[in-house]
Amino acid sequence: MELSKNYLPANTEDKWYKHWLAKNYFISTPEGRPAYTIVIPPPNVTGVLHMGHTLNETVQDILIRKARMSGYNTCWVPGSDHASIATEAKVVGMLKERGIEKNNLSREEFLKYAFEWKEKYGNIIYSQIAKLGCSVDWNRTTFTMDDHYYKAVIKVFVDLYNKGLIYRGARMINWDPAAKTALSDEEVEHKEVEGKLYYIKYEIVNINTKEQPTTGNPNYIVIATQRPETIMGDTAVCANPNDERYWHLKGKSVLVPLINKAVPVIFDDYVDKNFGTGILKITPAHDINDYNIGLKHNLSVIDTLNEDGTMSDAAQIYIGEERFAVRKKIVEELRQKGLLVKEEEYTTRIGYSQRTNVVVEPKISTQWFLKMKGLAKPALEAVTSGNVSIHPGDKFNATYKYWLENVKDWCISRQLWWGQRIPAWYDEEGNVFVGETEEEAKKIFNNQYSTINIQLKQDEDVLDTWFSAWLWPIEVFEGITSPGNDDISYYYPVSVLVTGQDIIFFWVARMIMAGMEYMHEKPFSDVYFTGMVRDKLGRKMSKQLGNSPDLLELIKEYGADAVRFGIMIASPAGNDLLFDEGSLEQGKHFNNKLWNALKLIKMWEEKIKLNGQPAINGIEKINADFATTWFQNRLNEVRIEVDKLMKEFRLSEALKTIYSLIWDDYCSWFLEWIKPDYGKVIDENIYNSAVIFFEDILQILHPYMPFITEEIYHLLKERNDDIIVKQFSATLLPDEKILLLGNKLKDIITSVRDVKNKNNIKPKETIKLYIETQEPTSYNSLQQILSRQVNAEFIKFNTSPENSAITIVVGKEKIFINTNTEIDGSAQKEKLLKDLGYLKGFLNTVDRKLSNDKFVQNAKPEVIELERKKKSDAEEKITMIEQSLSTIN
RNA sequence: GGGAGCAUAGCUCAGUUGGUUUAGAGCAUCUGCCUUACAAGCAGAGGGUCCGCGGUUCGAACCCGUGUGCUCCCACCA
Repeated sequence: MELSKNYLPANTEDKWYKHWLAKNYFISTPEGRPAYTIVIPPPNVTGVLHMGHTLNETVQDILIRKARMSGYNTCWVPGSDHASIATEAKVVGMLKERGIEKNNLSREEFLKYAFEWKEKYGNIIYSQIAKLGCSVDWNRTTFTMDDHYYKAVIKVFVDLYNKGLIYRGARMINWDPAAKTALSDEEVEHKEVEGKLYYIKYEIVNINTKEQPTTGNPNYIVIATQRPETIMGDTAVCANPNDERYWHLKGKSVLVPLINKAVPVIFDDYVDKNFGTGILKITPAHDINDYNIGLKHNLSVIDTLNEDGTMSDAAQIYIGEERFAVRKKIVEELRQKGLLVKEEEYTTRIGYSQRTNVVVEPKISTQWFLKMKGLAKPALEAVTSGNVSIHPGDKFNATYKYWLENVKDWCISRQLWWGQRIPAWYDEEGNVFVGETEEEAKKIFNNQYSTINIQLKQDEDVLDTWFSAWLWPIEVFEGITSPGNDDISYYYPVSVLVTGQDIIFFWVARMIMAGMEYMHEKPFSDVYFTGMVRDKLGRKMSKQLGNSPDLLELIKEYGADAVRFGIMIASPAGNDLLFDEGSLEQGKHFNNKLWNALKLIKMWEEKIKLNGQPAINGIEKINADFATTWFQNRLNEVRIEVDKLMKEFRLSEALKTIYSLIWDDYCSWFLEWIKPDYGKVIDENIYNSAVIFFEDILQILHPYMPFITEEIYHLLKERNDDIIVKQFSATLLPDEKILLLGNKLKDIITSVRDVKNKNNIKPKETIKLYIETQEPTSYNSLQQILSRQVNAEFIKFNTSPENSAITIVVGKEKIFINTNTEIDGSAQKEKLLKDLGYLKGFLNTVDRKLSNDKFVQNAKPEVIELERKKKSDAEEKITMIEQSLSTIN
């Protein structure tokens, strides 16, 4: 078999993904084994997967594959989210490009376009998930507007309504003038911006001109505002009742500039005497505080904005013009009329719509709300009790707790078409009837009014996307629409939720609420928050910066395994990930390393076959027992380590450990130790263990790099099984003595090579080794490997070298190296002096401790013992080095 | 304004109840090698005031206090 020079992922990846699908490895049905279940955070059907998704899906696939290989019945449910506001905005934009206005379409026509969009982008997303190698159960693919899912959302709405938790009413909500819909508080992102505070004159009316000179008060007041375009909505001005400066205005009115409307001066404790001018304009329609003061003082509400953020008829001036353009014009007009006293720079926080990125308007609007207090309580307990554990908990437990303790009612209605339509029907008088269907609503109406055949009109609005997403871990198994079915009983609660920390409130907290409310059980046991993916300069990824790479392009260039490797190796648990293509490059190199190891093994195999069996002359019989024993133990050690790390969700560290096992321990040490001389044939037993170890390391690596591991697993041997389902055997404890011996061997090899390197002795050039040791027998199993690795003619123990030799000290072993070339002792001397300096300093710190009476009295006996050993070891080494130095001129 | 987290090598990070830690890894850097698996490589090496200050302790990267600097979340002061 001819293997290509380098590993070529393109052909391999599709081949194995198809194979896995054909073998139904991803498909799960309830059975006897324990389940390990993950529900994918459904990506929005708005576009393609970005790097954040890539990280998330990779993490989930690693966990799923590891569980699949560890005896679990694994089920990973894929799907997508209809993302009502985001998708509707995209579809509206797409239609506009085609010259179609949403307003000119019927609801049904629009939905047809939206479903076409969903079909297109949903499939792109699914194909990307497959390309990445994700082992999801495609039979379970769920979309949040699938028929059953739609019904589940409606059912839950009706249920919560009947429980009195959902109500409809006029409240101050966040209005998105671009999407022309209400938003929840969570959908508003506050950003700090440089704004201006405008000081505006309001003329006082009913002022007695004679009064003026005596009081010394001017005939106007000055009010500071950031939003001069809202003055037309003013219905009062307000000062603090304790503020003497404004007492003379009790019972008076002032004129709103430009429209000259008289509004009363009122007094309320809310006003801070020390801020601005101490007097505040009250615009109940456009500010939550003003609204509350308005309620208290019975003020009217004048909404001066249209739905799209232009001035309404009620504004009287600049009607139909855009709010921020009007701000400029009003400031200009005020200035010209001498009503603008001053402008001040002012930093403030402005709310932006998370989806459309426009400034959100506080607006009084009739919407549907969900009462949250009662739902929050069990959700909070689930986390504080440890029933659900969040990783990393130190970062997010407090945030979670704070939000739930201070949660406000959730505005769940959206003025959109793309989503689950609110199951509420109205009669001509506006009475509302809530039922899962129109028939049901009519029945309720009939029961109430005993009138038949009345025409009811359904609410035009749809529900917030998150009102469907919060049911995800339940309804993907149809736990709402078909309670108690086999799937939901078997898979719920799912094992772990892997998601971004940015949706802790939007989604995670609400899923826990829904789980507690509808299943009386947590939806998942663990929540693992991944960090945000940023570019290597730490900036957020965005289209504008052009730093958001295309996943398919990356896979094309590096292969899916390398992408997975690159993103995981750079992804410290709980921290943001600084994405750098360099780490993908590293992944590609790693692929190649594995590939080359395979080539070496195959070369050995070929020679064994050519020479036939059993062993004949020319077969290299190396004493490599130690190599196999050592690697077996090292493997055991790593297995335990990796299991522990993965259990703690420290996936990046686990990968680093595996990487080092493969590159350093297997390739650099083990394979070199057993490698026969050029032209010689490897011993078959040794070869066989090399193959078995290769299988073992592939298996450990498989969750991270599924394609190449499957490929090499099959190239290694003809076989019928697949690595994807190869079960991990029980881990064995490593023998510490063997590991220590291995370290000693590696240390000596490295040190001797260093000597050769520093003295310009070519690796091929032979040397003679004399080792002074207290344990010569420990070298029995190491000797042959050692001499081959450093190219020694011979090794003698506890014998003096023939002539002047280079001396090094490794651990407690003193090694003399005889070479054929003339050597310069100065480099060696330098090294020894450096070591000596270190050791003396070290000894000094140990001595200080041991000569401290308090230490000896207070420290634990084993610690003191340890320090004594440190001391004697250091002294021993110092003596050896000093001896060596005395022989160097 | 309230809360959380972080600060260790040029970069990204480990350092698990304070004691083989005068501190480790990967990447980057430097030196020498085109050695028959691998130059996408091999063999080596260098590199740190553990953010500053104070305290607790026989002993601190680790615990406490304080200062500084980042990051994030929440909040209605015009």
